[in-house]
Amino acid sequence: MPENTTFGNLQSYRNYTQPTVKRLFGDTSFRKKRKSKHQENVHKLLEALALHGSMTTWEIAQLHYSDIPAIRTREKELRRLLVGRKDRGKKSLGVLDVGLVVSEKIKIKQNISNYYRLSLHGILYCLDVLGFRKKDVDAMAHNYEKTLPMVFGKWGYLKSILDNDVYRIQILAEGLFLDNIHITKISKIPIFEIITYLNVKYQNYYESISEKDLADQISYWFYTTLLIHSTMNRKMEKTELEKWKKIFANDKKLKRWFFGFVKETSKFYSDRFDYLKILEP
DNA sequence: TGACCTCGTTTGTAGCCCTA
DNA sequence: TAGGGCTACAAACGAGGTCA
Repeated sequence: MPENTTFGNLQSYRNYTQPTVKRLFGDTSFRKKRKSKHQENVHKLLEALALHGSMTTWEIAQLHYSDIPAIRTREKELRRLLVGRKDRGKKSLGVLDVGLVVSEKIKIKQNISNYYRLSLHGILYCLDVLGFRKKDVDAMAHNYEKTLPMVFGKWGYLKSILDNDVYRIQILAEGLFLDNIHITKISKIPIFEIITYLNVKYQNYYESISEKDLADQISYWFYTTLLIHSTMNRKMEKTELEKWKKIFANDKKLKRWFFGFVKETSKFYSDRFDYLKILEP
């Protein structure tokens, strides 16, 4: 488990983390438009963690340098990007401080090393901003399948059914449909209701949420928003829905997990309306 | 052969100075 | 003023040398 790192639910990411990190580290990849050298360095660090998974600062430095003095210099730069810096009484935030990266102490032989990896907020930021190609998203999904088990843990399976539509997660990572679900077309599929309940279910975890709960929230959001596509294109509706149904038909565990949430959502609304019925004079 | 010492490596913390 | 370059320092550990 990550230590000394707290991050909030999806609303917290949308309302606080996302605008904060975009202000600090940029809202487009440094390859498209570089805001500063600092932005480039942060993006390269996040990219390394996305494409290679959990690593020590020494290992990250070794990705680009082979001689010890260069590795040593690079490693110190990386640590400063991670933990921020205090200078003349002022503290500059590092990517650990804003919750994009988490650290874990792992004992290798006799040595206890700090291993760094992306947090779920970090994964969303990378998908949103770094302009990953499909193969980069695939690599990140492979490295973070334990962090986001219901989506990245089933990446190959999802690709076999959805094909390129799995990469819609990059558009979702912008925060789409999270707080502007009203823009979706009202259809017979209760997408609006499900996403509204998703916000209600995790509303008490704005300040702090466990990684597992956040992974669930993101995953419910992902599978629900897959339905939006089918409501937007009448011609494609049937095909899109068939694909969506197939995902759950072939994976019993996934079906139990997602439709358990759907039942919970349904109960939430029916309980509330039952209460209203009691009040009827 | 075992105890002890030295040195290098890896990881980590902190601060000063310079520059864009 | 934020960020980059550089340095000093420390802890833990392994490898190798020295000595009784």
